[in-house]
Amino acid sequence: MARWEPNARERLERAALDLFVERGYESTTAAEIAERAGLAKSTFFRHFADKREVLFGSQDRLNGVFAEAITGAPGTAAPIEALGAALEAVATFFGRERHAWAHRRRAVVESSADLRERELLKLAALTAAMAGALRGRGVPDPAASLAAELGCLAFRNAYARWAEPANEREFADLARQELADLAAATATLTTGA
Amino acid sequence: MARWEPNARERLERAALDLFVERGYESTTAAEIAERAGLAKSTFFRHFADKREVLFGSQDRLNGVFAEAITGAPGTAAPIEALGAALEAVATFFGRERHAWAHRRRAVVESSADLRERELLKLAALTAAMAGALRGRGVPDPAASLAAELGCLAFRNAYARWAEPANEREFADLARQELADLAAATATLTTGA
DNA sequence: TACGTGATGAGACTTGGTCCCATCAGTGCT
DNA sequence: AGCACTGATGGGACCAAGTCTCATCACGTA
Repeated sequence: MARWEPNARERLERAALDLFVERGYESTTAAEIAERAGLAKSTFFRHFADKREVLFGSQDRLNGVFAEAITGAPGTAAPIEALGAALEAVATFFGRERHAWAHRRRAVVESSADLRERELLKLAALTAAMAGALRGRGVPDPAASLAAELGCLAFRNAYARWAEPANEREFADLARQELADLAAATATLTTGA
Repeated sequence: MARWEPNARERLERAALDLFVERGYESTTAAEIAERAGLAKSTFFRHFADKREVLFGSQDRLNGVFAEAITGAPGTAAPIEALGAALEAVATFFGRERHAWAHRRRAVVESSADLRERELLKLAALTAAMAGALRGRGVPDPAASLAAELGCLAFRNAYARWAEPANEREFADLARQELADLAAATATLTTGA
């Protein structure tokens, strides 16, 4: 609804990332974030359930996109193909204009055990969403969970590579490759070394 | 080295689980746990990095066992076979005498978002340990990570089924079955539905 | 007996997070 | 204009997690 200075939530997210980069996550106080955003500490916690969440707003939005893309894939598509379609669909989230932001954010997340832990929770939610969508397509359960795990791994790897500062390639490109590599690797799992 | 009343750590773990079952995780204070164990709050945090950790002491000990079993598997064993050996090795942790405890603990973990989040961290550490051990066997990296993910999934599923109150089957048995089911499911991932 | 060591107790302190209540901006209605 | 209503905010009290420091106590040893 946006009154007063609008976009309180976005201002908080920006202030938080800036402060985390400057001073580190642990040495930054929720009150300081709010202050830099021109808000009060109580307002911070009205917008975010806890201090960690301020870095994960976008991650939440991914789940729905993933699930819908999986559900909307052609009925004849194999699980892996549906995952591929979902990775394509989600690539719109990772345009070049967000690359610098993504890299800064990623560096912060890597720097704190609390934040890495929260990221695992988000990825688990993503995996669950993908598994649910696959089951909705009629994929039975050990396969659906396994495929979701594989899709999540492909996403994680592709995102990590995309967010690297020196990276020039597009997300869809990287994701396709990661998924293909993983699919190929499944064949080697039952082969003696 | 255990002076005064010995086994402070174990007393804290027991007191914590009992209180969590009685009053719930969130409504139990670290000071209350310490008090029931006959200790002070500061002593609690000397033994455990935070309130969540008091439930995860045993989980930490698993990683080493898993990694060693993978490393020690016959050199000709395929990744899946090495994982199977590791699941067998770890079965000694899950004797019938720990079944009631495991079930109580599991119910508490499921009841709290904080605890589920911490469990994901522990499982991620387990996955990383398994992947590292597989790489040490010469398994190249997309396959090693994927196999570790698969092994972790098998472990999670097997543990969940083993810890159910009505369960009578042995962990090794359940784990073997989960792993076999997952291995079979890999074949279906590239097949249209 | 005196000393050193390691585990503990006690309590101050910071911060994350909750809650309540007053306040203020904008909307719509009269 | 004047009014009530709604929703976002500010402020501050409050609780619990977690850190830190210092004194203390039990035990082994010289």
